[in-house]
Amino acid sequence: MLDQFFNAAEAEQQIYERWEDAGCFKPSMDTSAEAYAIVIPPPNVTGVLHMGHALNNTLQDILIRFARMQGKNVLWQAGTDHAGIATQMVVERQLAEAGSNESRATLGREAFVDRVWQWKEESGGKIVGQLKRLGASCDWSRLRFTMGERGAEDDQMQAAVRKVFVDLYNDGLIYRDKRLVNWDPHFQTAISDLEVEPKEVKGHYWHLRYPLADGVTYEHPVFDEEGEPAGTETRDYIVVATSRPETMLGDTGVAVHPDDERYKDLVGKHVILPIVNRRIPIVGDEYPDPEKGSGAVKITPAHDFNDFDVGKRCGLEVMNILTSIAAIVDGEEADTAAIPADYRGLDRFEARKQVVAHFEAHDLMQEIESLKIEQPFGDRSGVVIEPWLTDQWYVNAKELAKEAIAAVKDGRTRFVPENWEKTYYNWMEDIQPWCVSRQLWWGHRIPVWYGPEVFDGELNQTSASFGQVFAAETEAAAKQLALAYYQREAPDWGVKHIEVVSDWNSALGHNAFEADDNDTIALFQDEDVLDTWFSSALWPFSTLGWPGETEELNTFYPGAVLVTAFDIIFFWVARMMMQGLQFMKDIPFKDVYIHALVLDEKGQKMSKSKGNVMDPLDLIDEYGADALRFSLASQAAQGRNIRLSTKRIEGYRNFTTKLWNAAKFCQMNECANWDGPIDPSRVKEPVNQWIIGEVARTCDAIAKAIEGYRFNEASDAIYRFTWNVFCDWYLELIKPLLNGDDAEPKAETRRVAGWVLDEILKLLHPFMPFVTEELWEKLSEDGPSRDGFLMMQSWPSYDGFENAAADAEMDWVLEFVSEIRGVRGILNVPAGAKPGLAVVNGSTETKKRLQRHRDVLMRLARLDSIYTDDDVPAGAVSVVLGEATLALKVADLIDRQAEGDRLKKRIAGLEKDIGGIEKKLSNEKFLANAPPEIVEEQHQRKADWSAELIKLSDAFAQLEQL
RNA sequence: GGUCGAUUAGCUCAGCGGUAGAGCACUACAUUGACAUUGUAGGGGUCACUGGUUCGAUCCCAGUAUCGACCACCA
Repeated sequence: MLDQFFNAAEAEQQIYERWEDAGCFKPSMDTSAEAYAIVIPPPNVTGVLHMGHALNNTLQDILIRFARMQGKNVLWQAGTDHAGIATQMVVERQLAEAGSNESRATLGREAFVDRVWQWKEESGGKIVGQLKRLGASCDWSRLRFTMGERGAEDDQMQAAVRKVFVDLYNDGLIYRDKRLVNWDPHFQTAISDLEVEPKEVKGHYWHLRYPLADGVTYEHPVFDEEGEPAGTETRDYIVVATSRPETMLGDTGVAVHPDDERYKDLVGKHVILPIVNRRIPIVGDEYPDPEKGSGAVKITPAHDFNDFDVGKRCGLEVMNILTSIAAIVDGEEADTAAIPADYRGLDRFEARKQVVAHFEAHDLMQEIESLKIEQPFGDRSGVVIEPWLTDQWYVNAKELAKEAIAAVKDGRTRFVPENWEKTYYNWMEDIQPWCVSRQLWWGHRIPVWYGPEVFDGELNQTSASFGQVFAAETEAAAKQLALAYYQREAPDWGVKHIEVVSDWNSALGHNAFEADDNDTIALFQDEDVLDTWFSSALWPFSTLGWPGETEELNTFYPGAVLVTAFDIIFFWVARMMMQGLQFMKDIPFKDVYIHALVLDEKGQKMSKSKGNVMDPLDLIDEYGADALRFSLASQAAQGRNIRLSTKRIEGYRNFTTKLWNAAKFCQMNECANWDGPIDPSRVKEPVNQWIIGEVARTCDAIAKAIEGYRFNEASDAIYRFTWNVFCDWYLELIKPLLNGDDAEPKAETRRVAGWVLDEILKLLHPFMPFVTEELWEKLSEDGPSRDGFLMMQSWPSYDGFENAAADAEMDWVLEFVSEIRGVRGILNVPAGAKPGLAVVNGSTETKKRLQRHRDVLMRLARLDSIYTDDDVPAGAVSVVLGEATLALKVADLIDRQAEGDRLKKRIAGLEKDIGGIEKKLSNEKFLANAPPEIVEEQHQRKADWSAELIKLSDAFAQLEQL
């Protein structure tokens, strides 16, 4: 016998292990079956499961389990992501916290990367274990990692990344460029636009006076207190505003709009830049907006994206004044910029204070404005990002985007919900070059080796130029390329060997070529690694064995659907589209289902700093994985975020208990279906015929909803059927049959009830895999053993299982009971009281139904007797059911006042409704334009309501006479 | 500034061109009955506002207001 409750904590782990041991998660590789594949959005390998993962993987698991039960050849490709910056950050922090003297710098690259691998191995299994606790039925035997395997020669995942890079390079779609990047001074790496988070912070605009050179002055308009023009004043300076005053050290010009009357004549003149005392030009450019600020803009081409463009147009110098940690430069660059000694090496914020102080001290500060300003922050480091001029590798995203846009436009890939397509287009159509190099150590090293450049057969030794690029998938291939190159381009050198050295400095020494006997050229590999998303972009095919040609690749590419949240449409989805189309010549997935974000109860994003994080594992411990999953699925309506509350999860935990107890009831009553499929045409009892049809309808609704990614509708359908139809009605309705002595209906009912329970387990399984599997197994203990796991059962299909006559009859029974219960409630008839009931004016059909369901009606409506009569007995309470009046004989039990109120209220309601319909039916336009079935419906409704009105009015009149 | 979304019961949210729904909360009643992690019943809504289309609008369209998200910009 089943226990009182489902013990999730005990059962879940065991069940999961049995599934996995039995190989249930592996694809059938049945070639006759339709292939269905989903690649998991790989979580950070060292991360922990959060609510977003829980939702994301619950939805995928529902799709996967559903497809598996449908007999498809199903692969849920599992894997984890190396998460470059995030993981490197964690390990660096660990080193710092360990308190030893070790740091990234002291360890050096190799040892540090080793540490990260070590950390990956220690913690990398954790998230996988957590996904298992959620019930995710991924094929773990195919687990992949974006970085491949540690130290493995010829690792396929790494080979995929290198091949993509090299192929794109050879096609001119990857190139090296010197331009401003978003520089993260904390990690000392470039980051992509997407990794920059603009945040509003308190700041200032400092309005600075730059003195005009050569004694120039101009007339600047002034305004009085009311803002009215009040003539002009003569100025020997020009005012510019900035939120980053320290950048003035790198100013190489001041721009004004060429049509700006105030400054027109100043174009071509110069200012003397304070502090550094450099003479810089005033230029005319369209960029400054005369309406904003003073209308004059300081131009710092090396440290501002807009200024960079202005500088380019106006031929201004680009003068770098910041180091990689965003301190003011020292040495050669500082000399060039004429930076005074007391600024050199200063942190940017210290320098800011000092600059401000200088301006104030020298009467050069026009105004300090305090306001909120938007500043760019690194999403991982949390420090202010500086635009910085560096050499980086870029992917020509614009070119790759063309096909990726086309694939969505022509419907090869479809977004669900559709409106995300627009977001995708908006971004794709204005896509910027993708900076893919990162100055990190943890990641795929860029497969590029540099050698000395050759000009006219001569080695270019000026500034030690190593501009010759050899992009190759292996070091050996790079060497080959280089050898061929130098022998071809510089035959005089007599190069015979290529050597790879660790860095630029060693290469410089090797390639000195001072002695004629040097026949070796040294190359060194690019120090940088690739953006994590570069490898993630290949995920749909790299995980399946590409660049090899594998059976899995042939079978499972493209995938059926990608399930993800909108926040990585740009990071990931768009890039998978681009790379998939480029390298597989086909879309990576047919559908992209974009689900909601999971927020806390108040609609806030969960974050550690807010302290409102809900840990899915805690919730699983408390309520069971099934309850959490169901809660997430039931709220996964398209286009809205999920506010998660424990109340709701608790409710679905109760649902598992309800199901469990229903199963226990079936077990106690020997309700089981050991005889396989049921033949509805041989089922005789209306209640059984009806419930079979309800199962069929529910199954259909669930399947349609899942196929349309309407998870909330699907979970709703199975919930309602299980609780409100099966438990609340069916089990109550069959109790008399089960307790009765009539052998044949009893046997039929036992079998049908058992069958329905089995079907519920199947239909519910994708949502609540654990409790359903547990029940499937526990219930099997009483009978012949069943054919394997529930999760491997076929998704049911019911054709011709519905029975309209049974439905009509049972609807009548349900309404009968509901009406009587309702009137009892309103009139406060004590639950223990069992009045008699007269059925007046019942048709033959009604009388038959009364006969068949007498026991059930008396039981559920709590009646003492049911009989037919010609008139409503005096003092009885009338309820209208179809053509009949149900007269509850409760005269001495009820509150007459309450009954009068009830009737009045109902009568008034009916009169109002009938009035509305009459108005409609007298409207000729309605009759002319509305579809006939609607008109007919209105007529029918009017007739029904009018009949009821008459009966209730009679009843009211009678009550008054008493 | 651009784009997208939201506004429905006390709360959280579904839904829909033809009688307004769920869960939770609330109220009353029930207790050794599969289940109190329960059952039965009930109260509660001008579907943000203003126009338009329509025989009919909570639903479609336009506008307004409020809230939110994303993108861009910010001297």
